[in-house]
Amino acid sequence: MRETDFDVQGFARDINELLVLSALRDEPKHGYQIALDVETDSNGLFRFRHGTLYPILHRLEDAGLIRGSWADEGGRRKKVYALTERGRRHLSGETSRVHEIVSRLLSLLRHPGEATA
Amino acid sequence: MRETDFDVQGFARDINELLVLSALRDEPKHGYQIALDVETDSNGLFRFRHGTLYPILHRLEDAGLIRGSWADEGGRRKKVYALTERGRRHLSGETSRVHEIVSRLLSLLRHPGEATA
DNA sequence: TTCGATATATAGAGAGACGATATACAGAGT
DNA sequence: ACTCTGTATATCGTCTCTCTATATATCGAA
Repeated sequence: MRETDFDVQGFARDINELLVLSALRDEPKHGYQIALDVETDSNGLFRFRHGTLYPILHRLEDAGLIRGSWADEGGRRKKVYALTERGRRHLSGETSRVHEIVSRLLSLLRHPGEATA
Repeated sequence: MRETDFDVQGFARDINELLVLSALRDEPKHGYQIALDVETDSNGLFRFRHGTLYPILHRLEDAGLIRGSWADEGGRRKKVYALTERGRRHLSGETSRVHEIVSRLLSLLRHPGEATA
């Protein structure tokens, strides 16, 4: 009985996407604010370069996990993103999945040879 | 006071490297055996395609974390890799680092807005 | 008026996993 | 004898994703 295996590349991508989604959990924000908040809240551990952030935002919007709407605030245009219901479920489900995977990973790294299933 | 930030891409790479190193913790193995063991021990969650495995092995050898030596066993040539002292330290240190990072990540994903430092 | 912060966006470079392909030997089945 | 599967190592091209650089534009402060 083989379970679905782990996608290493997708994992890195997922981490970034989840950081964005979680930043939007409590309130809608525009991209720049998301980057600022993630950096502040993680004490600089996690951060987004804008060349990384905006493609992620567009990807998440295309996937229907967030919804963006343009706002004009003092002549400065902002695209404010809100978490959709689907995005909220995704965040919750994927967070659990990440937790599960890293638990198994760390258990394997520390006790090789013992099946982690 | 800014700490060094997290390299998302490097994280995925590190996971694969650590899986290889941990497979070698108890005894030297050749590449094919490492792939088999990692897959078995993780119940199929983590696995290596050979197009992924061999470059990693060469990379780790270049970095001095493992040392390979050719062995001839019944006409079948195998390259047996052993963990170096440096590799052992790396495995131990990086495992702690991964643990630290995923703890902070999960804490952030579950409770956004609270500094995790 | 120049600099830095705010704000969004894309194109090009680089890194690394993955699938395909190649080589080669052993053992089992037909 | 032949073929297929498993063992065993290796590389190349493609794909995907991050990252750097660049571009555009507004605002406030020095």
